[in-house]
Amino acid sequence: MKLAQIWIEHASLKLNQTYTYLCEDDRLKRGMRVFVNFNGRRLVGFVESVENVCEDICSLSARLGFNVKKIESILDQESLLTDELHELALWMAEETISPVISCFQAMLPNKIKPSSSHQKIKMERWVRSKEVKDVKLTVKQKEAFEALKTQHEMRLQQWRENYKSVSKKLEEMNLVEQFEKEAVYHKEQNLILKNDLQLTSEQKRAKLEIEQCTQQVVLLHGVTGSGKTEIYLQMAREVIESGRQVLILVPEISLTPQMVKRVKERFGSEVAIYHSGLNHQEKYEQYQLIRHHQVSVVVGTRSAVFMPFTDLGLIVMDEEHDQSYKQDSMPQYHCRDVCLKRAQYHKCKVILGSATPSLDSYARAVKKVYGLVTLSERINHSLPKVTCVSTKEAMKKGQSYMITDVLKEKIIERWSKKEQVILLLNRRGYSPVMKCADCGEVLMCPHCDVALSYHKEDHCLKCHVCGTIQPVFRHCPACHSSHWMPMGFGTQKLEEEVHHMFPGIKTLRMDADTTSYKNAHQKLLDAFGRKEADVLIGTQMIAKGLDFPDVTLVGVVNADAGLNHTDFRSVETTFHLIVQASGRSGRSEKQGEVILQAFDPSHYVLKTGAANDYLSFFQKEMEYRRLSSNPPYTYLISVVLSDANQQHLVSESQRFAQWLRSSSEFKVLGPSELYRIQDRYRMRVLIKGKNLTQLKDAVHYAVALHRKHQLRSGLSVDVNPLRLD
DNA sequence: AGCACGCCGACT
DNA sequence: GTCGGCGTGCTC
Repeated sequence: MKLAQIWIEHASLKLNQTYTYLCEDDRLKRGMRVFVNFNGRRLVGFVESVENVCEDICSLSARLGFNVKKIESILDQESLLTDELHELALWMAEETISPVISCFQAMLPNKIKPSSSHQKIKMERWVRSKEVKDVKLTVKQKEAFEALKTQHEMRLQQWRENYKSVSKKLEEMNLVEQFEKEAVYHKEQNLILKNDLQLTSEQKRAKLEIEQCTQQVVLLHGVTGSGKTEIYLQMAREVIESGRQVLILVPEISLTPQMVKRVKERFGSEVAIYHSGLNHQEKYEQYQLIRHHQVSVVVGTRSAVFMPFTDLGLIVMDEEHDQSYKQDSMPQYHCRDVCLKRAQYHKCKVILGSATPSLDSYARAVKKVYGLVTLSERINHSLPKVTCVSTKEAMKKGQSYMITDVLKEKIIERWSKKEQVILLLNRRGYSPVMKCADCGEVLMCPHCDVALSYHKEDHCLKCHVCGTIQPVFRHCPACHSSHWMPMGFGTQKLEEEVHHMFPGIKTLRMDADTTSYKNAHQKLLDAFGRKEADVLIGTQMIAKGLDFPDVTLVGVVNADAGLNHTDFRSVETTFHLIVQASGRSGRSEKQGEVILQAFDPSHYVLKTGAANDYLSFFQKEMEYRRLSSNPPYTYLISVVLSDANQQHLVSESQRFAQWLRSSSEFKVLGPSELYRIQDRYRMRVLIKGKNLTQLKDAVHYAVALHRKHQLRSGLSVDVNPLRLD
């Protein structure tokens, strides 16, 4: 008999422990999924450990003090994870203060994750020849049999088709046997491989510096277009040739198709692509390819960091500042932290690349925790010319509040030259609020404390938090006034304004509303690339890695819209957005231009952003962070409690905060009220301190008490939160 | 998390 | 009198 410790599929901090089950099957191993009966329900569990016992079920139950149940069945033939990955999951749960099972679920592709919602693995019928001694066969039969023998195995369908006349007969004669095998659908592409490019002297210097760097982690700070990718590729080549594996991480594959293309052109069938756009079957196949060493390079998004590498030689994290590297749901891990952990295990280098590094990373580089390598020259072209325009001044002069006269003239100029324009506005929908001009009534989501956005296209009101859709009223629901109108503007209204201002102009709009279907990103970008539109209007998703040679003007319509006082990182995010968006302009030999429209252009983020002056921005912003003792000078942990009952929530949040206040080594802020989401009230307790381990210990302790006292509120912990909203 | 058990209000 | 609301407790 085996006694096993099992993690239950329910991802809740309240059930974050192993449960003990018995198993009669000797094949049970750590890392397998099992079916167990848990509180009268059939659930999937994940095996943490197995030990031998010789007691019977009754004496065991008596000794342990609870009724031990038997495992119903085992789902897997072999352990799903390597020891490294299993330990990584436990480490991640501890680091992010999240349920262990949620870490296993995050690591494994959907097809094999420990959850009842996991999908079935697709199987196919195959045939192979049996060992036989001299049987008499006709010529045709012999031919078919020999063919199968030399190929070892064949798809049943193919076998029957190719040897229509004899295949059935041979099967009847018991010379071939059928078996099942996992279906493989991935299509081999015939690519023309390209050779490495000649590095410029600056690139060569940078590559050498990375190689000779004593630190394990190197921050590669290179302006857009300075050729970071070529350095990654050539370093990857050397690693592959030495027989080791390479992981290249990108923020979002659909937005950076160039990177995938270049890696594929360089390494061909050695490459696996792993990202959220793949369906479950495709993901599973890529996972298996890596697991069985059939590829040596993986290009992927955040979750690719969990691929089952056995001998990793290099990790590249491109655009390391990008916020999508942090998962915003249950294990709220940062991909960068997982990278560093895996790199330690595999003893390999990590390159963090960006034109606008995160303050956290750059601060570490300054402190020599990371190595720092800088590329300051653009390879083929000069940087675009950036102009700031004050929308406040423009509005005083009676200009359009969306597109100022300066931007308007530049668009006309580029349009007449048949060059392309990108307009960035970080707000989707038609307008963010419906408001009554008479009584001031604003229409709110019935389930969340946020205003509903007006979507003119679908003629409805949408909640951007929970997705609720409501019909539009003609009059103010409070005072029945007819001055009931949309206020502010989003991409839909901007597009309307562009058509109104420039009759006959062709536009494409790219935001969450136009990219919901599969491969929508690619289709929109391809259309723009074929010059089917003069102007591309979009949210921040168009600020990342796009590379269109004919784009010579980028307009950031509302550059300071993201600056709010509630989030200390909003200035940094705005800086990234401005510089990344500017980098889309003038990428070929044509001189590019950027117009930044802002309500207050005197803000330092606009000045340094316009000048593409990272260092000045870094110094200034770090000073503010120091004065407000915010990261990177301190660490933060955010604990959000939620409950449908507000009174309950308030009292439980206060108790929770009190448990944390036991130490004077760190500050406990709150509980403070957050806006309601999906009918649940939320409160946040924030802790801030210099020692992250201490903070984590305190939260672990308070979470344990929350559980012990059986508080009913939901708990969600975010260690090193990137956003506070 | 998800479910059974149990105690009080508004119905046939 | 019962149906069903959701507060409470438990899960190897």
